[in-house]
Amino acid sequence: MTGFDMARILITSALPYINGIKHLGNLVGSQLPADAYARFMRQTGNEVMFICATDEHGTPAELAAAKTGEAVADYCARLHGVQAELAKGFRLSFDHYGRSSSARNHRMTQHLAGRLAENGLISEVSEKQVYSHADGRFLPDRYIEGTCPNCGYTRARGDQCEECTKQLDPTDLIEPRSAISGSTDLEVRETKHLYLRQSALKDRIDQWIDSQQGWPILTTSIAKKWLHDGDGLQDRGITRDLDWGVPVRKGDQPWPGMEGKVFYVWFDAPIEYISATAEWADANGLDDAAWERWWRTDKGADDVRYVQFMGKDNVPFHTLSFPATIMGSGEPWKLVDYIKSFNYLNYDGGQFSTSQGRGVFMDQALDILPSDYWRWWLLSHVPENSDSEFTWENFQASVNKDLADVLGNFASRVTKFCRSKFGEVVPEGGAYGPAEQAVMAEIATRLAAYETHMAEIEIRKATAELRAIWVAGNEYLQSAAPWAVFKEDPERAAAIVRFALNLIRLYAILSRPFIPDAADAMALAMNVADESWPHDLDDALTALPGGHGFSVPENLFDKITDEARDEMAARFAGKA
RNA sequence: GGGCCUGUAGCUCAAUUGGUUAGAGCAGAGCGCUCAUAACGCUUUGGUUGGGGGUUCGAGUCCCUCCGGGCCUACCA
Repeated sequence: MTGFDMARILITSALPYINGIKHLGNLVGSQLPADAYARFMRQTGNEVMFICATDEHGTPAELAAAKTGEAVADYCARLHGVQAELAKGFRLSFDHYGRSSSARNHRMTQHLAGRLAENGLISEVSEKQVYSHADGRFLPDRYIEGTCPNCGYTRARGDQCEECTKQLDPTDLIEPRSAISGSTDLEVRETKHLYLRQSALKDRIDQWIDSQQGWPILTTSIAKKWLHDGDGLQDRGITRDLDWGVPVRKGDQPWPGMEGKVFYVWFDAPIEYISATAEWADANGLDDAAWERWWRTDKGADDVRYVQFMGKDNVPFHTLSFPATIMGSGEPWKLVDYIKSFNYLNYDGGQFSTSQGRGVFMDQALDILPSDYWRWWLLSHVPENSDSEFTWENFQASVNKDLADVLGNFASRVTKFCRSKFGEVVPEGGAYGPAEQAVMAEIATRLAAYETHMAEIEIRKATAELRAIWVAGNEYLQSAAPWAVFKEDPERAAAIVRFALNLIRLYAILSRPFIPDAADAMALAMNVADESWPHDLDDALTALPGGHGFSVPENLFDKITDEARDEMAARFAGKA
């Protein structure tokens, strides 16, 4: 994959959950690298469909809505709006940002469940669940609290005691109570649920995973673990006794015995990838064929390359459950071709914490600094191989050095020198010589590496290569020294400056996947509309001809001072 | 308890899958330049690759063991 094959690429990012604003760890774990990849693929001439959506169902959404006093549907609509705005703020270039609560997803989820049932892949299981009379609802295990029978901890949860880490069953708890209302008026009730018979598809999924080439070890090792651990891949419940969700139906027919139940959030969320693409078609006044050519291999999707991005916590659903749903439907849906998974980003020696207000959240980040600053640091430190860590010192150093000094100052020194000697017009005269050829040779090598890394989704390596391409400009300028040459040979100085101005234009194009706003600023300053990918550097670096007008841009990036850094570190340290 | 990932320069990371003398960036030191956001360039200090043992002509890379960090998970390999 060089990126020049004019492929069709379907890209999905794991769906952010609806209950609140996501922190930088969530952002860098899927949406941001997916965006850089999508932007690169578009720029290099591929047809891209980049899909994301909010994941809106489940108990946490209901509880969050109850807390604000809103109806859950209203709450989700509002938070979807908030998250969509933040996505825009970070310049996430989704073709569509959908909602798992959409009518499209209701129908698609019910349809696929119906198909699975027809193929004998759904079983009905009776199980006992705790019902709270005061809350008027069944309680998920983790929303039941009580005293741990092992260690006596009085705030143990029904799924696990956080004190002694012992796994628990809700019925093990002594004096159980609802974590929502505190009520002890609980009752164990028999309730019937649907299970997806993943075990029946185990061998097929296993072979499918085995047949994949070059997936991150994080992806395959998690998948293999779940496939082969203990008794192998287990069946999983796909329904819940809740009000908020996709009502259980068998296609467009009622499902006897399942009245009043909804599908479980992990079942309908990945299906939203498909539904959101349909939502995209609807929103653009297109027919079903427009989205089906991305998803149905019998309707044009056979040449699509489908790439998913997600944090490691999402890997089991994407390697096992969702493929089981797709395969089990017996319909020709597009299966994922490559699963890029990420480790976690920690915050200054610990984890990001919503409850403790520890770490930086997306809205706060944009209040402090422009999105490019965050994008650059996060993408150049994306946790590809192991968990990585955000520190303010590191953030400050990267932003100041890479963005302000290496790139920003390059644009500044070139444009200001030209303005003072030749005016705000690309100077004419002189010719490129060996010095320019040498830089072009170096950039050509690095550009090829950059393209390879992007095609292979090695984001960190790509950022390092891009930075080296910026550095090459400063090296060139230093050795060509137009400020000295100008005194003896203005013609030669003109050629040097013309070449350097063309480098700024080149940087605008190459930097766009990572820092789109700065790319805009550079392109605007260089007064160019054509941003076609530089397949030929000789052409790309003569694109700005002598006589072409430009303007000196404002400083592309301001530096982060030590004082500002310390202030931010204190502000986001969280409650003691 | 089990499984997986991870430990490389003060810091953040590489190392073409077992092949010369382990490389970059930042930080540090020295020099140069003066167009530029006190920016840029060049040179340079710095590593017993967590410890120990083993396989091999050859180990950062494979095996065993111990120590540390992380993730997943439950009595099952």
